[in-house]
Amino acid sequence: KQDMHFGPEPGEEQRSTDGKRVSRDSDTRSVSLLEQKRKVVSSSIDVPHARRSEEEVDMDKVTAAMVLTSLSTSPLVRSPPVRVSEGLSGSWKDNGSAGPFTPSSNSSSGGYWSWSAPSDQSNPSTPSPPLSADSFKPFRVPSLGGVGPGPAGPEDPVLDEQDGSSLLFDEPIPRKRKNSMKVMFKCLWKNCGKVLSTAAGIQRHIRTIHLGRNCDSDCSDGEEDFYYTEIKLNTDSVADGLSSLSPASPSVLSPPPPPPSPLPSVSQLPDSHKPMQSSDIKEPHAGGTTPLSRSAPSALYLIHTDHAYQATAPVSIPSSSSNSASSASTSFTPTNSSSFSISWQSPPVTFTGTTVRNPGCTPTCVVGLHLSSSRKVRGEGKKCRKVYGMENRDMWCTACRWKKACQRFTD
DNA sequence: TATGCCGGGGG
DNA sequence: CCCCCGGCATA
Repeated sequence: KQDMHFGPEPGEEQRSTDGKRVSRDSDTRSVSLLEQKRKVVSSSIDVPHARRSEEEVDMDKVTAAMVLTSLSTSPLVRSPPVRVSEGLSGSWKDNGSAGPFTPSSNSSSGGYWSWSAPSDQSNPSTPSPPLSADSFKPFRVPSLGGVGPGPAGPEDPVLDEQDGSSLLFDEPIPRKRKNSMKVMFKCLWKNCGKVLSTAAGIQRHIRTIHLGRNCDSDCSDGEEDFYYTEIKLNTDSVADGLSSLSPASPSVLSPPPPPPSPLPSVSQLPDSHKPMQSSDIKEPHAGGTTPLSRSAPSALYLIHTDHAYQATAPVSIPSSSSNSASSASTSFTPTNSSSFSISWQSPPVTFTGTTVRNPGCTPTCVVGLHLSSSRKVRGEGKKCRKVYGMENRDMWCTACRWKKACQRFTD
């Protein structure tokens, strides 16, 4: 490609650029040298590429909506449905008696839920077994494997997620993608999950709705700041988030054959039906049922939920969902399921699944640690190579030239 | 297949 | 340290 230059060709300006100062040493290889030299050049060059920051500023509402949707849920991401509810609504505390692990409050803050970059892909059904007291030893039993049908079927052991480790891994990866990243602001007010795309917006929301101040924008004493948080997410992830939500999916199935009746669940006592034995962790095993679960419908489901959520803060969820949720949490008594509201709505949008991934670990051990992904998952945005192309290799940032992580277009 | 980049190697 | 590349993981 770029080899020609010098020859008889009169024209061939292109290379002239190099010529600019580097030299006249005629020989071919000079090219290579050139490359190295012109780090200078690179600096000047990249300018045009101003950060893509701006573009994100305005997004059309549609997207925004999408985002919202996912967001509202996101906080929950990390935690099993159960405690989430607690976090948001705080409502069901009283029932707590039943639940062994009520204490989980901490996570509730919602601060966590760090989502990690790699669009998880790993599929929502994270590995971790239900932390419930009655550990799952029973399941995994072959008997169930094949069985799909029974009431048990829908159970999804899946979602849970170990809480203990929850905050272990935050951003193992230094640089994150930033490509289609969108920053949103989420109201942290109890029972309110409002998410807006602008800080001003959220502040106003808080000021007026929660703090009850009518003065508009100006007289902010800054108090609002404490009630909202900034969250980032990239639109892409949202998309896949929807498509592959985990917890939701099981629920999808459940409605039809709801073993535990939807609403009436209250009457039902835990004892009535055995603890969900079915919890077969993730599908890898024979697990007949689950595989189906994840599929398009889930997305719809999610959205639906979300709307409900948005409509009013404390919406109660269609029990069906709650079922699944409760089941997931195992020890959790089905009874109260009805009681807690919104909370769980959404599944982990993105957060590294870890699970399968680490080599050393067997599925079981997965629970505890989230190793950062093996490698780095690969940055999302375009890097020097893509941007400038091979032919302009000299324009790449040094890191790219050395085949190291790009420094110019970090993500 | 193309791309991103880690790990390692040579100077 | 600078410069590269083999090779893997991923898209």
